Amino acid sequence: MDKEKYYISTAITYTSSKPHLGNTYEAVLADAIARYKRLVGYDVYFQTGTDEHGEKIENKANEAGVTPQEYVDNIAGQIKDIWDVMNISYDNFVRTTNKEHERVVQDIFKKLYDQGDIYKGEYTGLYCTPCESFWTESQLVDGKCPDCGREVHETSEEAYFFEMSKYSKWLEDYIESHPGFIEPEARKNEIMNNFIKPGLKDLCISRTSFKWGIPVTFDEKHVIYVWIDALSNYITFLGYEVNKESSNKFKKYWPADLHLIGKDILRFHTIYWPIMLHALGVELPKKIFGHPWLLFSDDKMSKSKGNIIYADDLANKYGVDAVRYYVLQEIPFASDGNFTIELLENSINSNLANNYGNLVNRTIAMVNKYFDGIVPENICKEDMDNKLIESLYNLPKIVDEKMNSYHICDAIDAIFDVLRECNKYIDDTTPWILAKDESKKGRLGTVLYNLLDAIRICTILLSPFMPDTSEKVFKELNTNKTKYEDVGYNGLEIGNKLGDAEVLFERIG
RNA sequence: CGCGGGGUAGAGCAGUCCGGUAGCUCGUCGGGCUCAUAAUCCGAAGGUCGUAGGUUCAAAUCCUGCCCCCGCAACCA
Repeated sequence: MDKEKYYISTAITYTSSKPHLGNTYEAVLADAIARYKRLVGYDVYFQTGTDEHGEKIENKANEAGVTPQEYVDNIAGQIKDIWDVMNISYDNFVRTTNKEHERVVQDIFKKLYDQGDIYKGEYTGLYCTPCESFWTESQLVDGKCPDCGREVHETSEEAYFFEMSKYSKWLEDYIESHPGFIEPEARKNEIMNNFIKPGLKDLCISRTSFKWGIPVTFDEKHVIYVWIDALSNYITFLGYEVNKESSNKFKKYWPADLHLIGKDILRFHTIYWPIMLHALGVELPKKIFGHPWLLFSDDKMSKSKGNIIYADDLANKYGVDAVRYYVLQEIPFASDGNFTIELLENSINSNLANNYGNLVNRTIAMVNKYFDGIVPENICKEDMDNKLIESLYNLPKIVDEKMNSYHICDAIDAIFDVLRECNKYIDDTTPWILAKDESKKGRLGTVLYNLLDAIRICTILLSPFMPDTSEKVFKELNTNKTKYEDVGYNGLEIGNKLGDAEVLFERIG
């Protein structure tokens, strides 16, 4: 009996500079989903990586006095390091400078050319000679070059074009007939109304103005521009082949279940990518989710604004899981989240330290104090336990529903609601009073057992979001019932000796 | 009239589809408790639901006008 497969990808990160917290969010989000799918029993393939070609990199390398390859090796290493620090459980970290990838991209380009989807034409645009850049009308500042402020003039150069226009209608029909292909819905409307319905323009897919790219095999002065190169990563690294049989891995995992991308690059993934695949005769991915952004004090994170925050710096100071938790719970399904140090610290204190950490701590401390750390029997149930037990019973269903629709922060909220309920349950049952009366020992044991088991269940469900913390808690509970199949109430082994009550999250300030 | 999203307590949000006591988290204030990380539990204060009109017994919710913020507009996660 084979497990059902699940293929999730992030966008590949551009290797022009070290990625900030906003970029890292995408990897954390994908990781949370990948871990959840593994937890519930899918055969998951999680691909992420780097996009390493292009003029910007060529220029940066020149400035730094290194070759483009040396430059991207360095940055790709930094990106991988941050992913590793953040506990991103990718199955494959891919780089577009990989030779096999380059070969297959060339094959794809050739095939599309041979079958008439690509033609040679003239790219006409507004060109700034000193900056050697083309600009679109909307990019101009007061009609002048946004970089140097000088006049631009219309010029043209030879380029290859992908004939998107002939696929407009097909794409429109496909998207209309596949609800949920693009999410959130609002983004779908944006793409449809702005781009697809007015009719697609042909896309310029080669350049002659720089060299750092994959050459067009039959016309060497052209390099393949980012679209075909970068987007193809989702299939090339799976072993897709144009001229021969694709790999078993490709056959197994394609089509992707989810392309997770930033909302800014939705256009490329919902227009060019589906059309490319369609032209190649390859099945389309099942879902493309354009996630919101993490704003810094309501502003976009960017170099020029000087408000860049790096995930690894935060992780060093606050802990990996605290940072993972914050970005996951702060960004709702469809609207942007906010990041400030103050919000981060507040969230760590109230949710992680006070609610979750302290709950674990006070519960284990009581078991240590009243039962010498031995997990007691739960033989004296009372009606007041029912509400908590019912919540525990419902929780996995709620989490599953939220996770399946990618409402990660709602899934997390649901778990924290139950943890909050546990804290209330302690006050309602007053174990410290029960402990004073030897005849209430059975009831006391039951109360503590319920709490320990609630913690265990919540911790299983939290493990995709905070894997290290979950491990710590399982160790404190000294339990082997940590799998998804163990998520039911009454799973904790009676008679186990608990570990010491450690502080999971230090309060800040 | 380019397209889309939004404006609800000091902050962040839910509620709007399907009209019926305005809700959650944080913060503030008061109280309880002592197992716990100044924790936790209970309670209170705090809102003309952007604005002007309309429909209705009844509008945050439905309709119309207007104002403001944000995103997209074919190379900024």
